[in-house]
Parts: sequence; structure tokens; C-alpha cells
Amino acid sequence: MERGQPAFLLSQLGAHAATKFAERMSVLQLAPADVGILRLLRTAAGISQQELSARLQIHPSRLVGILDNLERLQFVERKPNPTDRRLYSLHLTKTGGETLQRIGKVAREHQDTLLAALSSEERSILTEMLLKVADEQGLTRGVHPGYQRMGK
Amino acid sequence: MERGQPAFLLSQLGAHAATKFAERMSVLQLAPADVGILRLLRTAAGISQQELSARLQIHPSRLVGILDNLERLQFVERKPNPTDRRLYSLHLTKTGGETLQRIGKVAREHQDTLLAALSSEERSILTEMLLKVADEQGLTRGVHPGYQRMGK
DNA sequence: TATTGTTATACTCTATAACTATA
DNA sequence: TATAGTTATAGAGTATAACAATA
Repeated sequence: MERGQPAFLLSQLGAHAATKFAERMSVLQLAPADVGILRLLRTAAGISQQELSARLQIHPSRLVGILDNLERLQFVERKPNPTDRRLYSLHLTKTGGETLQRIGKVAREHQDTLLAALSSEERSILTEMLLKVADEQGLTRGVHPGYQRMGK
Repeated sequence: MERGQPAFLLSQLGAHAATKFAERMSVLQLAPADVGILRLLRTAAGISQQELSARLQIHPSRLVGILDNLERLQFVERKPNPTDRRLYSLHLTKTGGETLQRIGKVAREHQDTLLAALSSEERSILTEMLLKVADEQGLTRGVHPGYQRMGK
């Protein structure tokens, strides 16, 4: 009965997918939020911590530690902002870019495993439907609610 | 680009759905795990805390507090097990059964709102696909991974 | 000796608010 | 006076392991 409830299934499968994704990313020493940050910096190079915080809904004080770690791993660099010395200008490093390639590869494997039950055509239909729902619900591309929490 | 990645969408939408569900249930003073327990006890009356713990993947020590609360709300009753005095026999109360009715109503509203973008036919197709994926991934009916955490 | 339910403790993670420096 | 980033502190939630009662 509740077996056939799409809302529950969506929630259940989403949590499952998030866990599996986190497990795969942990091999790269990354949490899901780290991945979200690296992905965002690919197209939004130079933003400040405040802006990053606002875009991904990650609390500023939490961001400090996350960026400390990403800088230690040499995936991200805090450069000074020439016009306002209060702000940092966040950038992906060369290593960070290479890591993004690796992330993409692992993410594709994750997706293939997760959706193994579906044909290519079915995956397209599924994607289309999920996009429709996500848009109607006002969700923002690339902003995962789980970024507000740790990744296992 | 990652906009069209079904794995990410699934995870993102699943988290969104879980949050919205938790918000609605909080009106009834219930967390998602509470709801899972009430639903399970409907068809598995008399089980012990150990068995409940195993079935929903909720840690036994955590279950103590959850059941204390459900008993305080008079939704669940711990009855003694006549054949083994170490075990409790967990049962839904009359009030608990009525609460399940209310939960069902709110859950349906939640689902309708969540899937407002989809037609009735589309929802059927979506449900079918999600069931296929959930089965292939080995997920168990009614067992939400999020039961292991609190619900906001 | 093993198991159920319970409790106390330690640990992890997070937000709050105070702080420094810049504007 | 306000804002960006940082840090210290306190709070919430969890699992670990020890405990009493019972088998």
C-alpha cells in the first residue's frame, strides 16, 4: 500500500542515493557539500564566502572549516579581493579541476549503478519528470538541501 | 548539465520531500521515525523493541526515548510479554490508530502538493519506475534510511 | 552465559554570538 | 555604523558501552 506511494519512494530512494553518493565521494576524501562547492566554483570563480554561503545554503561559520579543508587538500584557493580586503576571492586550483574530472567519473558510475533497473529511454522519461517536479517545487539547480548537513 | 542528472535530481528531490513531510508531521507532534513506527505497528502488533529496531534500522538505545514519547502521547503501549518477561509487546492504542488516519490524510496532501506538476498518468509511470529502481537496489518497503536520524 | 531494555557517557556536528579587520 | 571572515561556546542528537532483570 504505502509501497506504491511515490512521495515516500522518492524520499526513500533519494536518501539511499545520497548515502551511496557520499560513500563513493568519501574515497576522494570529499563530503557531498565539498563536491557542491567544487562544482559551483567551476562556473562561479572569484565569489566570496558570503556569496558561496548564500548560493548553497551553507552556514558561513561552517564554510570556514570546509574551505580550510579544501585548501589543505589544495583543491581551492582563497585569493585576496583587490577591491575589498574584507572579502576572499575563491578559486578552483588546477588540482581542484582535475578532482572535478574524477568526481564526474565517479558520479556517473554512481548513477549507472543506481539506475541499473531502468533502460536508457526510461531514464530520460524519469529525468524529464523529476525536472518538472523540481521546477514546480522551486528547487534550484545544483543546490542540494543535504549540503546543510555532513556527509556520513 | 548536472541539471539533467537523474541521480542528483532524485537525491535533491528526495531530501526536499523528506523536509516537507517532516514539517507537516511536526504539526502532529511527530517525527518521520515516529510515523514509520506507527505504520509498522499497524501490521506488526506485538513485536518487541529489538525486532522493531531491526526492522526499521533504528538503534535500540534511541528507540527507548522515541517509544517513551509515543507512550506519553498515548499512541503506543508497552505491554508485558507473557512468555518472556524481558520483552515488551508493542501495540498501537486506539488513539494511535486514529492518529494513523490523520497521518494518512496529511501524507496524501503532502504527496499531492509535491507532485502537483505531474498528471495522474505521469504519477503512475513515475511510481512504477521508482518501484523498479527501489527493488533492484534492495530497498525494503516502509524502511526509510532517514529513520536513523531526527526529523528537523 | 546470553539477551532485552535502559541509562550514562563521550563524541560529533551545528548554530549563536562575540571578535577582528576592513569598509 | 555595517560587513566579511573567524573563533569560542553551547546545544542538540547519536552511538558506545556498562547495567539490571530475566532467560
